[in-house]
Amino acid sequence: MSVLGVQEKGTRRRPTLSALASAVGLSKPTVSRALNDYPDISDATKDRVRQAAIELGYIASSRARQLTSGQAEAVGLVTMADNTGLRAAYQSEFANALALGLAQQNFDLLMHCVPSDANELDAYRRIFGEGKVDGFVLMRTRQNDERVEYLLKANIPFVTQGLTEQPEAHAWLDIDVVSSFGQVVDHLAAMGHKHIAFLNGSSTVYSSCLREKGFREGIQRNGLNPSQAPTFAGDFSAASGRLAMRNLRDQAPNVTALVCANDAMAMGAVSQACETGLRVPDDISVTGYDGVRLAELYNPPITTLAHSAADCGQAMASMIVGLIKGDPPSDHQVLLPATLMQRASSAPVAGISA
Amino acid sequence: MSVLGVQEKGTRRRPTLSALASAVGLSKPTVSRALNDYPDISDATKDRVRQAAIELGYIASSRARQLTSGQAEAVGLVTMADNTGLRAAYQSEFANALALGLAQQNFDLLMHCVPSDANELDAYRRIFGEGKVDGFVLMRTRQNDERVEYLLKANIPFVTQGLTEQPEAHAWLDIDVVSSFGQVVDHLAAMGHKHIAFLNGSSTVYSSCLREKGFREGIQRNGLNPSQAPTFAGDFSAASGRLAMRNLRDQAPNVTALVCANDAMAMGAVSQACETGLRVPDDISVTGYDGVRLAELYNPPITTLAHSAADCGQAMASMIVGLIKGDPPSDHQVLLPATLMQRASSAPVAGISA
DNA sequence: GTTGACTCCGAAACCGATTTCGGGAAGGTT
DNA sequence: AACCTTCCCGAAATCGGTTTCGGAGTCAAC
Repeated sequence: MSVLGVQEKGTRRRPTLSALASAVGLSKPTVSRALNDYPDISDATKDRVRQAAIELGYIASSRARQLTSGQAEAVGLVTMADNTGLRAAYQSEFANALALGLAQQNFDLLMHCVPSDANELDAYRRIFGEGKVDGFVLMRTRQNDERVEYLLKANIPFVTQGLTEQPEAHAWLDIDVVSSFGQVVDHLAAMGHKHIAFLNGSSTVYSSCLREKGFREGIQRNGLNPSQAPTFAGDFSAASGRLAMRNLRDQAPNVTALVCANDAMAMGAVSQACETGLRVPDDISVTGYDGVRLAELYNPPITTLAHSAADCGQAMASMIVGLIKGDPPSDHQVLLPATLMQRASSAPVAGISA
Repeated sequence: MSVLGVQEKGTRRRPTLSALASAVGLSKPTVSRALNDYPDISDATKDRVRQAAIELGYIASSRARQLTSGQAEAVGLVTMADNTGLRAAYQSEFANALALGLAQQNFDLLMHCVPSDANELDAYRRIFGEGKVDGFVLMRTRQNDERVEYLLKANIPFVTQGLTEQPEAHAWLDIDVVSSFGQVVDHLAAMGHKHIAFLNGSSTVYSSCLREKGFREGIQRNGLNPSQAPTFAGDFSAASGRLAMRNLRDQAPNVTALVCANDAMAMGAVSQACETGLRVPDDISVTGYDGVRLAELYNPPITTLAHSAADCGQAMASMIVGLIKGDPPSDHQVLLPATLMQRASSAPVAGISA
């Protein structure tokens, strides 16, 4: 019941292929092939069809195409509902870059959010089963990641952001955590720090052991005393950073620098220090990891290791598309370096001039 | 060429409806109706079909269903590639909540990212034209928003986050900015501040004038002298917060409190103040707006007005789905309150005890 | 025994594209 | 004139579901 050109919602049917075909006086298959630039269609016809398509505002239905092609031309990203704070910032930059990279290859990004720990695997199963995506991108891989196991078993293409325990079996992209944390120790040692503590993240996250490894290597390489380099356990939250800073003062008062496994903990540690009258970096240097933009805004700005979420997302976009098109996973295993962003939260130990 | 059960990628065809039909010895339509719980199928048959579906692991292809139904069961979110920092944090919390709310109604969230200012409208046109989504969610509405104009003209369902100049014409959800900024002034005035400055965001963002309105109303309501309440212009970035703080010292040195239009500028202002030896809140109070989690982590934690991105996303999910199902836009126009989060960045003026 | 109502299910068309296959027309060969 | 190519294009099948329509039963009623 449109009245005078007023269309009701959804009524606005875009022209279909048949409509376009009859408009130019050709058959459906011919028009389809003309638009897809098949060689067995004359150039004159192609031009005519393309022209008409533009005039009529014809846009092919992706649903119909996908039905015959069997490809969804989409990639899934399943997130957890409890993603907030810094983690969210990283995820967003990453998702944006991923979406951008996918768009450049005519793929879509399907975001799906599951409530806290509600059956995650079901989501993967259903989304792929319904044919909505051709593959997945996994953020924050865990130890013994059941998602990885499932996707491998089901033979569904996927790329993880972060290594797992079976790195040869699937595609992944990771930051070189080991060398990164070594770098931080180098940086601090060069500024005269002898007593450096390490605040690690959750041990359930696979990369935690790699961070510690890098830290230990740095301590060794710089000839520092490992027994003077205590490790504290955190959980990646700012709160655990605060807690660690308190414990640090009690248990290892001579420490002059704290290496944190991520930026959130570094922020927590810094604010705790300031509240208790400790000056950063004058009394203690603190470093982070992740390179979240906010580390730069912090007060004081935090020395950190940056890896660009944007580069990461872009790279993973082409990786997953490659996999979907049939590349073997071994073609898509990438280790990226992180770069040290030296800022005001780290400085030479008191009494030493840089 | 599968060898010994090893399936190549994509070869793993899930059972189709016909397969399920022949497995139970019924026809395709019957099975379809049984699964969709039509009344003209006997209960015995329904049970039999459902059982078989589970055993075979049958999952209906959404593409095929959507082809006949004409609905995409998806909502689009188009973002800009330059979304970083705090903006990204908010976007991510929001997108997550949106995806969660949509999932609960069996809708998907399609994320699309366009490179900086590349033709945004084209993206909307194409995505909807291809039938990939049934509607859109718009973040950060602008003044004279061309997206709004286009979507209205094309009669495509959409919800904006933030008011526009034609609020009666479409669905929107916004935070009550006017009363929010009034609240902040109340808060500061109650602590004895007489000279309060305002740092506004970009004037291209529609809500900027509303923020100023709220601020002015607060100044009036509390009997303060408007000429002692200067407004500075920023652009929502932390850098512009720093700049404003510098100008403030020069141009209005007797100001004891700065109300910022968002958290990022508040952070910039605070860090600038600290670097120049000014103490927050002892020498000057600073407040933000948005309630980004990071404001809480900041050093010092920043007093701000919080509106939950999660609630916002959830609400908008049901709004857009309602629109798609045919509700009139006037049914979905929601103004949410923000709540003042009082933190360490604001305190009574020096010499006054709260 | 025929009619009618009611229950349950199947044949066929359909959504909007792509792909397979084959055929008509034009032009060149003997 | 008959035959073979080559160049374009169309008929029909297909993807995997949903929907329309009608038909085969069963059973009660007249």
